Formats: sequence, structure tokens, C-alpha cells
Amino acid sequence: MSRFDPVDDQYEPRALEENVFEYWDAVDAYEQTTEHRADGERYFFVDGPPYTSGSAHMGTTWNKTLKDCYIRYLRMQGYDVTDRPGYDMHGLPIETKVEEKLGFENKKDIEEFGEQKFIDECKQFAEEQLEGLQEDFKSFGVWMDWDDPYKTVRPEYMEAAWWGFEKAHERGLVEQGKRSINQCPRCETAIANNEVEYHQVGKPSIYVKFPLREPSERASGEAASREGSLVIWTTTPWTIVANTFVAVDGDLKYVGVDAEKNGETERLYVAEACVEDVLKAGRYDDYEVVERLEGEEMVGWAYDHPLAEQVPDHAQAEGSQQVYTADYVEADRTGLVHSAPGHGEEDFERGQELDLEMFCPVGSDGVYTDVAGAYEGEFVRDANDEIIGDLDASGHLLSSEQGHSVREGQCWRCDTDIVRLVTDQWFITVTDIKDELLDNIEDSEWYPQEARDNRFRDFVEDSPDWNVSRQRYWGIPIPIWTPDSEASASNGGGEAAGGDGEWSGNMDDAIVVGTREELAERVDQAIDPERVDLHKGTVDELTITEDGTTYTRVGDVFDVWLDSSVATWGTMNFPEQESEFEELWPADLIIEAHDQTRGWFWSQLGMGTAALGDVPYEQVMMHGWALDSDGRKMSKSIGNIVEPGEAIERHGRDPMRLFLLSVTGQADDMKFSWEEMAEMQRRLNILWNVFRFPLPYMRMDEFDPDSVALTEAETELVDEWILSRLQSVEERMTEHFENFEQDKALDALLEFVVEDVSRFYVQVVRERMWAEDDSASKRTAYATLYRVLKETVALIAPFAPFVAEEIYGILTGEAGHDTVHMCDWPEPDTFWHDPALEGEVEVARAVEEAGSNARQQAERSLRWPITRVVVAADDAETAAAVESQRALLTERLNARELELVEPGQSWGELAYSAEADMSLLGPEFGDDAGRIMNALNEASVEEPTVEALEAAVEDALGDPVDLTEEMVEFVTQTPDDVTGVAFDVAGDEMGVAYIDAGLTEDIESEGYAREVIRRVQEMRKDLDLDLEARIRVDLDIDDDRVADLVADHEDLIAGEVRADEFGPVEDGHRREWDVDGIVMEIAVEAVPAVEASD
RNA sequence: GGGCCAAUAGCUCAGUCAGGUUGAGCGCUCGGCUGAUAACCGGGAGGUCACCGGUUCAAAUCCGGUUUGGCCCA
Repeated sequence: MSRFDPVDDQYEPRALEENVFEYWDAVDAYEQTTEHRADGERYFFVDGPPYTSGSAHMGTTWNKTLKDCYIRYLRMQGYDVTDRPGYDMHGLPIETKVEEKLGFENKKDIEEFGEQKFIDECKQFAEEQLEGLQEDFKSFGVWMDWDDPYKTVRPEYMEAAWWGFEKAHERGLVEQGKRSINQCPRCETAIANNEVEYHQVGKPSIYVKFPLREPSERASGEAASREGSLVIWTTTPWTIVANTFVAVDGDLKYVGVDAEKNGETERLYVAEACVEDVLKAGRYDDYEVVERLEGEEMVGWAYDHPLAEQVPDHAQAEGSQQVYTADYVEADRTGLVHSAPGHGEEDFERGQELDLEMFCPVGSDGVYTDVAGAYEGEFVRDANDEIIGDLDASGHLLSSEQGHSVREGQCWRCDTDIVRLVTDQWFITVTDIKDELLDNIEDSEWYPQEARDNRFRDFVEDSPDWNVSRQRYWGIPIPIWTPDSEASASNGGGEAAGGDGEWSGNMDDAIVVGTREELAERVDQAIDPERVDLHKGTVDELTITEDGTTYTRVGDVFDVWLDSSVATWGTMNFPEQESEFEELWPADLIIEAHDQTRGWFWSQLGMGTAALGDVPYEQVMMHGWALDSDGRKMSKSIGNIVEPGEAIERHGRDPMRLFLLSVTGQADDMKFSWEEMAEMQRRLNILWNVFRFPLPYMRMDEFDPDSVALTEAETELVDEWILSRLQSVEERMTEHFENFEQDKALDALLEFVVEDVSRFYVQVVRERMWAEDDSASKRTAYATLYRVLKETVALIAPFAPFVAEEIYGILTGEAGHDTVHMCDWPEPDTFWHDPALEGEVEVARAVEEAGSNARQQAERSLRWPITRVVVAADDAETAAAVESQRALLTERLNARELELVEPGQSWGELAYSAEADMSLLGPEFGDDAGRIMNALNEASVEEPTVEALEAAVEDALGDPVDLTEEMVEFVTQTPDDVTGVAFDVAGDEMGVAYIDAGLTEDIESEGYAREVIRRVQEMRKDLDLDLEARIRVDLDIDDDRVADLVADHEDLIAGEVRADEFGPVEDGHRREWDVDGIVMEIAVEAVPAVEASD
């Protein structure tokens, strides 16, 4: 494109954007821009890798758009910014999608299909998803290094995870341990709490009697024994198989009752508050309280396992089947809680404290193992009925119901109900370095900072050890090799390794491999470290033999959160490549949504601290979530999803980006709004119009921007003003960007474009550009507007890269960079920065606005001149501003003259009432303050003095009051024909503008003439006449006085409407008008153009 | 169930930290301009500041509670 080429009348975002895409491609705009900054200071931005399943939604679009905006800004600031995008490609969600695709039901299908083949399928699926995402990101106009993204499935990246894990191990922070986890029996893996989705299901509700041990058996242990039964309640009968103890609340009141049913009596122990309910559930006829005691007194009581017959191998290590206190007990149901440390999380934790056996008779598929005796081979939930039957048969069942509605967790991927199990897992023991984690938080700056100090800190303080193992296939294999037992137990099949008797559990006896190099050196097989794939299919085959012991890799893979936690060094291919790491680490900036507090912000802190002792990022910019227009989450089930593609289709990329970048501040959730997006399109349209307005004139006059040195030119006040405003906007935008408040930066810029450039500068400067003759004034106006536009497009480039490119190209032609994105960020130029002038014009604009307002109140339209405008200024500065802008104000308010009332003086034609300052009245008068305020509002005095007001208030209230100057602000009451409106600057009232709308013959004459002009113009438009066409006008005004007044201004009318003559019109366009009750009939017809020779 | 955050005009948001008669843009409406014209400009209406209670002369603002929504955790 060449300089000042004609452009479309309308801003058409989509067509423009398509063109710009082609242009970028043609000139290698991205490559040139990065190259342009190659020698700049390095800035290490790290992209949080999106998960490769599904396409880009509004949230990811928002996220990438923010990143793009900051990267572009930082480049303009001269930085050489790291912009390698990343993708998180491992994990269960992809496995389940592939399983679905292949029609698999469970792990056995995967084993039959073949682990390696399954991994290959997962890889292919993830790569396909990546392609789709990446195309989306590109289509939003995001500039990142799309040719070379980092992928968590590449060997060099997986190695980065191994390296970090090995470092943590060196610090002694890796251990194996048992934990109560959510197990999906279909996926046969642990799933994280936040991956559990809840729904309501009907379950059994049973009361069970646990028989206290008979006194005769006392010899077997030191535990106290008694008669009767403890009553417990549960909705999971299948966990009774694993019962290990019963929990009570030490401070709660319990009772022993003799309960009677069918003539038989038995002793039952329950919480006092629960007696009635329990006995009612058991349909007892009557009862008698025979014993009262506190929970504490029951500790140590022993009972028999109610399924001892069916499960002979039940938990029976020392301490089993006794009563203990626990803080999870409530006075609900029975006040006694059946506890199975092999299942429930709270049970597990209390069981560990008490050093009890972790008895879990259930396999990873939710099926009872051989230790479950009679129930072996049954799926746990399917065994509920049989267990209830067995309890009933042995007389242990007190009551049973079905269909009790409770919340049940489901696997998020496959909707299978989860079971809680205790299994062997691998941990990074972050609780051992909690103080260090909390210290390291301080080394990062968060925007907003409160998020770090509240939410993040709270979370880190409460976080448990990090379970990093998953019993799956598609992930980074955990690089731990353990010594084989003599029994040579198998580690295959995704089972957690290290079963009983296999390995001591002492990490000193295990081998943790940190790099591919090390792997190649230590394993028994010959492998090429350059080419080896680190996935499960490969590394599970590798063994290590040292000092006569053979080591086999444990079967598990890493939790997918560990993958991304090493992104700051993984993205630099560290440890394979070291130089970048040395130079850049830690990251300068990461940008993600607030859900990542618990996710990536945390996982990186944990891993960075465990491996390197530092937080791996210095600055965090946090944004929110994209919600629908009602503030609800976008979801498929509600059907309220807005696709980015639709937004682009309806409004274009730049308007969408402007919406995303401006709608909310840091960490706030976005409410999606089509209206706001449309508004952004309109704002860009104003920019477009401001830009294309001067083009025809510049072209016609062959304006050369390089020929005018603005600093030498005779700039007018309004030129200097707009240039000063530009400097102020640049200063503010830079400040906002430095605080990561791009929304405020954009607001400042758009306000400048709309309020200052469009609504003021262009309006004022138009006449200078219309002038046909060449003049210094015109050229200065060109040069000024040129400079404003050129810097404005640079300022908007990070936000709206497409339209900025288009405008920049046409403004600069061959003279500029190939792309606007190579420009430097405009820095304020002190030569032009003149805050005093900005203040003056601000005052003038406030006066003009108040004057217009007053005109409207007086119902005197701008067409009608007014005799005078009177401006009362509150201070010298305001008075000076009005004085210096006198000509501008008089013209824009269409006044014959402007009178200035200096501060301290009052305009003699006014009367006064007052407004109270409640911040002073309140403390002074207490309860009376409100009444005094009202009296002041209603007062009317001739002099603006406190004394006069005091008298008026005393009149109204009957009591004297003592007022001071500070308490009141005088309000003026104007004479007839005069309307006053106060004007304020930045919220502070600075004075009053009065319009005298009184009529004189002179004013009426011009006013009516202009009424005629406007109507003739409208009729010209009705006739669709050319701008240049000449006309004849026939005027018939039904009021002689008005007709005469209009006749006085015939020349004015003729000039404005291009009328050659006034006279009869036979069959022209004829209309009758009513001008404030005066009827005018106007006829218009075109006349042939006058010959040029005349 | 717990932590953090939000709720102000029809819509999107300021104002809340440091209490003093609630603001902007859009939309609506009325009007202006008629050499940016499917553009541009001005005026106006519109709010029990989610609800209940407390502190205070005075609360959108501080405190307690409730409701609704969001994220995270259980």
C-alpha cells in the first residue's frame, strides 16, 4: 500500500483482518519483529501450557489474547521476549478419549491392545488436538513461536521433569507411602479431589450393632470389656468388612440403655441426643437409661468385628476393634462412627495417628481380594445386599433402609462412581519444606497482590504432601527403579509397585534417574540417549543392575500437574541445553487465570522449591474466568457457550480482543457481552473515521510528513493541546502497563481517541483542512494530526494489531517499518507536554458543556445566537483559562460576547441559596444536621454571606444556628432569560456559565434565517441534489414581522444554501414548516448551472 | 461444610483500602450538525448501591449475618 491511499468508508474488521493476515505473511512480519528485537534485553515470558483436549474456548482465547498483548507491548519496549508456546499433552483425559474412540471398557482392553500401541494412539490424538488449538490461537492474531512449541510429550521435556524430580529426591523429598485416595474402579487409577464430580444417588442406610466383648474374654487383651453393643450408622455397608475401630467424641454425652423389643432386652450404647431416633429406627417398644458417661470414658472398650465369621482375616493387629476419640464425630445418627482406615480419608489419618493397621481388602478395580473372605471377587457396591443379609442373620443389624439420598463422587472422565481406597503412592513431601515455600512466595510479585497474600498463602499453608503418582499409561514415567524382591514380583500392568515384602521402602535403596544420559549409562540394555523415547512402553523394559542387585522401574506415571510444573526449565530444553537456563531462569512473567492458584502457580512453586530452592517466576498476572452474560459458567449442559469463532464472525478479531482486554480488571471474572463487543467495534470505527478524514486533503495537497518539523512550525493552541494530551496518554498508558492493568491503559487510549481527537480536535481543525489555498496553518494541522495518528496506532497495536497495521501502513507507506509491531513504544516528549494548557482546555470544554446545557434548558438552540455568555470563575486559574480560550468559547457557544466574572466577585444580577457540606455540619450539629441542610437548600438570600443564611435558617427552624463559610456552598438564583449551569473539572466545581437567552431584533433575524437555512438544506437532501447544485428558493412566511427579519439575512441564506435567486417556484419541491408557531412555506427547485465563462 | 472473590442505572463497569447528598460509557429518549454523513456532536430521563441487622451525627463504603453467582478446597 502506498501513503494516503483511499480507504473504505466503513471500518470492515473481517475484510481488513484477512488482508492483514496476507500482508503479514508476505512481509514475514512476525519474523521481522522478533529479529528487530534480537539484540534487546532478554525477557523470559513462560506460556502456561493449555491442555490438548477440546478446542479454544472464550477463556483460553482471553488468556492467549492477554499474553499476546503484553508480549507485543514488551517488544515495543525493546525487549527480546521469549514467546515459545506450550502444550500439556499427557494425562487421563486423553486416555479416556482414546479409550472411548477404541471402544475400551477397562485396563484389560488396553493391556490386550498393547501398552505401546495405546501410547502411540494417545500421542497421535494429542497432536491432532494441538493442531486445532494452534490454528485457533493463530486466527486470533496471537504472535508466538508457532513453529516450535514446547510439548510435554517430547523426550527433552520429559527429561526436564525427571531432572526436577531427581533434584527433589536428592533433597530427601521423595517418598512412597500409603494414602486414602479417590479411586476410579474403571480407570483403575487415583483421581485428584478436584477431578471428582458429585451427584445425588440412593444408597443403603443401615444401623449396625457392634458387640462389645464379653468379660470372659478379657484375658485376650488389656482393653476393657463389657456387655451390650455399640450402635453405628453407615451408608457404605461394604466398608464394614474393613472396620478397624469405632470413633467417639470425647466430650459428648453417651448413654447405655436397656432397650426392649418383643419382650427381650438388650444393652445399647449411643449418644444421648440420638437415643430416641436410634430406638425408633430399630422399632424398639421401650427403653430405660441405665448408664450415663462421656465419650472419653468409652475409649479402650473392645468389640468383636460384626463380620468376623465371613471375613476371618479382618483387621486384627494390636489395637483393632476398640473405641477411640476422633474429631470427625458429630452427635448425629448414633454419635459413634464406624471407621475403616483402609478406605476413608479421615479414618486413614486418625488410624495413622493411632498407629493402627491400614486394612484394605479391595483391589484397584474395586473388587474384594482374598483377604475379604466370603466376599472375595465381588465388586464392593454389589456386595452391599449380601453384607446386610449376613449382618441381619447374625443379629447385628439394627435397622436397614434403601434409597437414602447422598452426594456421591464420580470420575470426571467416565462418570463411574469412585471408591475410597488406601493404596501405595509416590509423594513429594512438600510439607517438609513448608517454611521455605512460604518464604519463596515473597519473592514473587502478584497482580493483584492480594491474591498472593490471601488465597495463595492460605493454600500453601494448608497443602498436604503432593501425590505425584498415577497408575496409568499416558504420562511421564516416574523415574524410580527399586530392587527386585527374590519373589520377582511383576511391576507391569500399571500396578503400583512396592507391594508387601518387595522393597524396604527406604529411598536410599532405590535409584532415581535424572537424565537420559544417566539412563543410558546405568541401564543394562544399550540405548541411544539422543533417540530414546521415555514413555512407559520403552522404559519399563529397562533394568539396572548394580552390586549384584537388579532394579526394575516402578510402574506408575506422573500426575499430569507435575509435567507443567517444570515448564520454566522445560521450555528451554534444560537440562539438555544449559546456557539459556543460566541466563534467564527464573521466568520474568506468567499470565493465567485464578483457578491456577491451586494449579500451575502452586505446582511450579512446589516443584521449583523442591528442585531448585526458588520460586520459578518473578511476576504473576492473574485474570479471571469467562462467564456468560448472566455471570454463570459457560457449559455444554446449560448451552450458553459462546465460541470465539462466532465473535470473530460477528464483530471481528480486533473488536473481540478489545473487549477481552478491557472488560474487567485483574482477577475479576468476565461477563460476556455482545453489546460491549459491538461497542468496541464502534470505538474502532471512530478511530477509523478520524484516520480517514484527513486522507483526501493530505493526498490532494501532496502532504509530506517529513517536510514539516512540528517543533519549528507555528502551531496553534489547539495543536499544542492535542499534542500535549498525547504525551499525557502515553505516560498514563505506560504506568498502567507497568502495573499490569492493560484494561486501564486501553481505556485511557480510547478516551483520548473519542473525546479528544474525534470530538474536539477534528471538529476544530476541519475548517483549516477545508481551505483550498496552501497555508502554514493547514500544513501544521496536517502534521499535528499525522503525528497524533501515527503514535496512536502504535499505542493501540498491542490491543488491536490488525487495524493498527492497516492504518500504519497507509500513514507511512514506504517510509515506515514493514509492520507497526516493530515500532518503539511511544515515550512522552517533554517538549509537547504542557499540563497547564491541558488544564485550560479542560476548563474551556467544561464551560462549553455547561453553556450548551444552559442553552438547552433555556430552549435556545445553537442556531440562535445569544447576546452574551457570562462565566463566573471560582478561582484565578479558571478565570485565566476562560480568558485565554475566550475566542473559542464565544464561537462554540454562538454568543455575541463573553463576560468574565473574576473570582471573589459576584455577578450583581444574582440571588443565592446554599448547599450544605455535611462532613462539617454532621459533627457540628449531630441530629439537627439534616434539618439544617434542608433549611439551607430552601433559603433564598440576596447576598452570598453566612450571616444572611443564618438569618434564613433561623426563620425556618425557629432556633439560631452558628454557621461558618466552610459549611456552605452558595447556589445562585438567576434573573429571567438567564440560565446558569455549574461546570466542573475532574469532579471539582470551578464556576458557573450563564446564558442570556434574551432576544433582540438582530438575534431574531439571524435565528429565523438559520431556521430557514436548515430547512432548505433538508429539502435539498430530499431532492438528492449535488453538493454544488444551484437552486431557486420561494419563501412564504405567514408572519410579516418574521418575514422582514428573514429578509434582512437573504444574502446569508443564499450563500449557505447555494441559492442563485429568490422567487416563484412553479413545480419544485414544496413543503410547509412550523417554526415555533410561525408557518413557513418553502419551495425549492434546481436551476441550470451558471456558465463558467460568466 | 471451609477459604477467597463478586453483587451499584436496561447493559458493561468506576467509586469501597482512608465513611460525608453515587459517577462514566453504551443503550433509550429529545435535540443539533449537514464538506467524517450507514458518520459526527449536545441535552435528558433512568439507581430503596442484592437483602437483614449493627457501629456512627452520618454507611454503597466499616462490622456481623443472609441470599445469589464465581474460583478453589473438603
